[in-house]
Amino acid sequence: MCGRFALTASPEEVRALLQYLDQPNFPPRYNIAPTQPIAIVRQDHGKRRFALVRWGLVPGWVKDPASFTLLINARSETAAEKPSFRTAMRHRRCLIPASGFYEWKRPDGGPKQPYWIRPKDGGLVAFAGLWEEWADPDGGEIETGAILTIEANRTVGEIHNRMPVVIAPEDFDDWLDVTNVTAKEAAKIVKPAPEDLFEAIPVSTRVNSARDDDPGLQEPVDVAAVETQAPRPAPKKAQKPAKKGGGQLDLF
DNA sequence: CCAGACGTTGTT
DNA sequence: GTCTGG
DNA sequence: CCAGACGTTGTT
DNA sequence: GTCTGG
Repeated sequence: MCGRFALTASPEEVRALLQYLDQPNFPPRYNIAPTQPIAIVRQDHGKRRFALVRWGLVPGWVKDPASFTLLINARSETAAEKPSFRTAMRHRRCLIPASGFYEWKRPDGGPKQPYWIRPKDGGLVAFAGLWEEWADPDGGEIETGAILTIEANRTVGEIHNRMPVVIAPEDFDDWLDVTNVTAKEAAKIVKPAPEDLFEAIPVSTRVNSARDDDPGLQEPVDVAAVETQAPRPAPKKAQKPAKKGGGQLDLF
């Protein structure tokens, strides 16, 4: 799935791909984490516009966002029917520019290994996204968003079973056209990414910390040693203390 | 009728 | 274990 | 997604 | 808001 990504392309490169009216400036970001602002592109009055929203979609009907699960992803297979997503699937689709994303591989018994997954040609892509507007009782408004996911293709499947939905440039217009294109029609645009689009590069576990944000996070590390190692012995299951007998506190 | 859920991932 | 913060 | 907290009173 | 469960 996609719980961390990057947007390191220049504002000019992003605008060249997505063709919005605005000319925003923004810094490269190597480690975008949930709850942080993400760049989205949506169609407004027939024009493409750039915006920043909080990553973690909050449906409009939520009363207390604090006690609502953070929806950073939406399964593309079911989003059109889910109460949390279906209105957005019809009326609030967007594109989310990305230079790539991170996935963590979890070998049996081994340590989690992060991978930086980016287009082989070094360009950027547009993820399929949904956005929402949430009105707080004090009259404030918060815009939020989520990334659609799909079963991983063969390449990414080596690392993880889900991946973000990538929208091809020829489909940008239809994906964004919420006036004329229904959720059902939009769903047809969602496809697995071509096998040769991405490459996966093992990177430092520094990326684990959302506070780290620098180019070094995308530098290859040598993970061969780790991968060829025999899996560690499975951690011993701690003996379950017999809770039932006696009920005495066993302090010594 | 009202109350309560509404989600994804991964892991077991 | 579970929740919050980034 | 992962990391880090998870608590109170009073004092500086 | 809308659907499901009781």
